[in-house]
Amino acid sequence: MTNLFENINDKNIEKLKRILKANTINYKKNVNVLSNVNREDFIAIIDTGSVQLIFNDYDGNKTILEEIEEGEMFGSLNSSISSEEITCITKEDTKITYIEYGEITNDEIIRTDFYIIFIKNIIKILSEQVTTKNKRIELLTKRSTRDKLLEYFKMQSQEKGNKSFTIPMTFTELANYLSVDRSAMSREISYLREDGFIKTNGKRITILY
Amino acid sequence: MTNLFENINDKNIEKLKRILKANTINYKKNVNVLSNVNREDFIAIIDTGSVQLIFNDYDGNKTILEEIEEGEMFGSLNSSISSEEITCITKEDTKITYIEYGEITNDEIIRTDFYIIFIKNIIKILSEQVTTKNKRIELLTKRSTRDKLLEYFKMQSQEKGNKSFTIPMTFTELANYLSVDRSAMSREISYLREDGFIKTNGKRITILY
DNA sequence: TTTTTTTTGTTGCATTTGCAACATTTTACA
DNA sequence: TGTAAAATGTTGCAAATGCAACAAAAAAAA
Repeated sequence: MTNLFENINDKNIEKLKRILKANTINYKKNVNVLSNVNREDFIAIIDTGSVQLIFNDYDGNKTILEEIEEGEMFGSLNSSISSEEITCITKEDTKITYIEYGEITNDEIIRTDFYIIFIKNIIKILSEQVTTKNKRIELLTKRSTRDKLLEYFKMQSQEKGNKSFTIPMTFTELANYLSVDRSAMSREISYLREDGFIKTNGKRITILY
Repeated sequence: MTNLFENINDKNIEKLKRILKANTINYKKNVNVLSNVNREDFIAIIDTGSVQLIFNDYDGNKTILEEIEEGEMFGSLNSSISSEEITCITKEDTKITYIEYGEITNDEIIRTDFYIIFIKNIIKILSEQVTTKNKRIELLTKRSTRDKLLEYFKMQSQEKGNKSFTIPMTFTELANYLSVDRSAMSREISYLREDGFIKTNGKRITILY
């Protein structure tokens, strides 16, 4: 995943942050980050730590929309974040830098010689987000839990370049990600094991076909 | 939805296209657009007409990833398009302008005085795409067909600002979009009608609560 | 370390859903 | 306009899934 300041040296990053009037805040674990932020027009960059974007349903359901890790960004560019239904929770102690969206085209910044790189980074990040969403949609459109799991395992396997891999979240979170009942998913994983499709050892999965 | 050339006047659009070495092609209806295009690095703008991006599953399933209408764009910015599994089919006679991605930061273009507007348009379009994907994910994560339908109807109603609205696609396409069996969805719509949640008249739906 | 919280695996049961097959209506097009 | 193709509504049935409730294991916190 691309970092907002990729290919810009430390000195210029400082300059960039200054010109963009960037504002850095530290948060403890499990804190609601956006509670006292104007949601309208901002970009947030995770300097250290990580957060989860959660969609809170009218009937109490929670959907994890996105996990944002160190170096990555989120903000009103994905305009849905301006909705009150979305909360952003730190998964650990986290340091976040905020930039007002309007500033990314301010007069001073567009005259710097690293501006094109900066813009390209933003475009790349957004493109990556679209790709990430498409992957999840591909999974969610599978009609059965079995197909969701097999497709997810295939993706993981391709990503790691190995028939064996460790899933990067808890099974509870995976069930959430695939939007299936956790216990039903657990049952289906057993079936997949019995039917000889996979071998498992905790979070380590091996595809057998 | 934002147009790639929004807020740029016709004369400058022509100039922009020239500097970007834009290439325009006409297609008939139901044509596979990307068959003879290098999928790596391009942006495609629909001048007139519309297309569907379709994901073709290994076991023959087809998922409509996106509908792109007149004025909108798609391309390798949503990197998934470079995959062979994705086809792009014209829904009607369609005129498409192609731009190589690398060109959007070429030396000449960045010196024009409408360049910032152009870049902002690209960022806005990508942001909108992320939002669109998030909406679909929100629907797809609903566990039951009933909840998917109710949420979809709610979205449509909010968008139109009216309890009555006409769904903008066939029921067959809607079933696809929500990733449920068409006949099961048809049955569920009947139940919703019986249970007094909605009233229907062809594609016209009225929410009754 | 000990205690508490979270995750995991299982299973019975009721409900929902996909699938298949069909008649009917609507739309596209030659 | 007439014909072919696509969309729609229905229904029986088997299979898949959500839900609830547990006990056990693992992880986190005190």
